[in-house]
Amino acid sequence: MHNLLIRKLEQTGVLKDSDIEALRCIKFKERIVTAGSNIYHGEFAENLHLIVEGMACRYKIWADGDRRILSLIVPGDLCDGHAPLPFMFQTEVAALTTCKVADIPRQTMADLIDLYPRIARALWWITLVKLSTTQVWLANMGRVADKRVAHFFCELLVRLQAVGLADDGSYDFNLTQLELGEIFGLSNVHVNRVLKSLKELGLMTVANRRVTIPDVRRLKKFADFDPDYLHDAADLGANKRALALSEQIAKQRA
Amino acid sequence: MHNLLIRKLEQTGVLKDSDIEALRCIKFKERIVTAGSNIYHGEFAENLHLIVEGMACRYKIWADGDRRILSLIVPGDLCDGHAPLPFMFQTEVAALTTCKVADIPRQTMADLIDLYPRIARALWWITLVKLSTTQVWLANMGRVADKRVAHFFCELLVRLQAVGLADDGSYDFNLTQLELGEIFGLSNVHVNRVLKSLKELGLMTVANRRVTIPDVRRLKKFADFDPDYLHDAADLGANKRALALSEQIAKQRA
DNA sequence: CGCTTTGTTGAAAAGAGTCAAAGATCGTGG
DNA sequence: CCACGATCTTTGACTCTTTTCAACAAAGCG
Repeated sequence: MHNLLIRKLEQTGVLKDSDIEALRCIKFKERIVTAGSNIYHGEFAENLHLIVEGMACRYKIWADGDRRILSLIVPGDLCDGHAPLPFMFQTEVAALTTCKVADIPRQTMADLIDLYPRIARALWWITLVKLSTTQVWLANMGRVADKRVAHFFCELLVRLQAVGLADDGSYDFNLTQLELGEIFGLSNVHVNRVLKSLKELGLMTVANRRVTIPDVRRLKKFADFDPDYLHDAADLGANKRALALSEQIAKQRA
Repeated sequence: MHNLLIRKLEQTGVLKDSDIEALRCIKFKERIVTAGSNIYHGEFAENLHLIVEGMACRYKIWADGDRRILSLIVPGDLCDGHAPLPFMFQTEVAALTTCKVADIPRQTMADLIDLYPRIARALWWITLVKLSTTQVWLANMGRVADKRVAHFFCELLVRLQAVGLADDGSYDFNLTQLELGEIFGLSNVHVNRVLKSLKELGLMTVANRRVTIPDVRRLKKFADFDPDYLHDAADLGANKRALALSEQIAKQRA
């Protein structure tokens, strides 16, 4: 599982072999977090947290008790890639299903980014991907409910495919409609009706804890989904091309 | 104007004198961007962009033509602090009002962050603040319209106060109700009705291009607004420096 | 001053929430 | 392995929110 962290950072396209060698020396443990409980409490935790199995989320609870889910964290994702900095979010991270979590010593990573600037840059990059994704979630919130829901399931398909947890058009999915409502800002009843409507349109079904998308291209078109904002494994080539381009520009300047 | 960039980075609290000295050597120009036009096009722009005057936004347009505003950029803010990295957002930045923009040479900054890791860290920090803010905007989207609107105007009050562009409970505000609708995901008509309702409740008024909040504490309570997520100059007495900065801006305007 | 943009209001229609009840599914203990 | 209770899903009826369309008023601008 060691490789999950390296894989995550390597995907950014900014690391070189020496960085990866350094990362390979990190020792960390895994533990199980039961569904519904927080993965860490407070800030300046002892560790960074990487999801190995299961699904987690970042969320915020308003004073009136409303919970809003702000991002989904799937296997291979860091919950808190920013942790080497003393930055405090006012949002929390909880397991939505039972999770296997890798605890990566924070101080070790803090030391590493001092010695290996490219590792810091990779973590910064991961922060940028989260920002990019959060922006699209925000943009998605202003849309009609059926497109909003469809867009979410498109994103999840691509992200799970990137870590081998989805096939061409389906994946396991264990969240309740209440939790989906916290993601979309809809009531669970309305989530149910939207899902029914998407099913009737032949776009997708959620049944038996599994999402099935008969015609992915059609759903993506319906949702106006373009995966570029994920900067995902599939995009690794694009990241590298971008990096090459920027280096080229740098040379021309020099 | 030079100081605006330094102040922005200094607020993160991660810089030391040598970093600031290095930043002081950057030369850059200012230009005017008319309301409605993009501040930069495409990626790998020649420059980073810092708003000196006016108000800008990051936005996304869906295929059906719907525009969603994802963040507001006010004087002292960087449009693209990530620019030293070859990271591409799928969102754009436009001036909402006429803006004075400082163009900071990208390559210069890219070179600087290689030599001064703390400057890179400051920019990463700024990215984290944007992520934190975007998360709260996302959380805010799931709420009833009146609280959503109230929360936005609380945030703007605090951010403008930090750069001396708001007094205790009021500030200039030039956006149309249509643009507010693009921020909140509401129709302009409903924005109008929500503002009317907030006025009738005695919570706030928007009139004559100015927002007035008679009892800030009451509005903040109504909106469940807690400014921590803005990481606004909390430490290091940065508020005072920002105030000094704003006085400087005011003088240069006069 | 007239023209364009922005703000305001009303009425009808669509979207989404709430409440309540019945089915389905899951997990657990017997 | 089954029965039971708890949780989750589905559906209907009703209410409230928000959109759309349309018209008119007000404000900004040349």
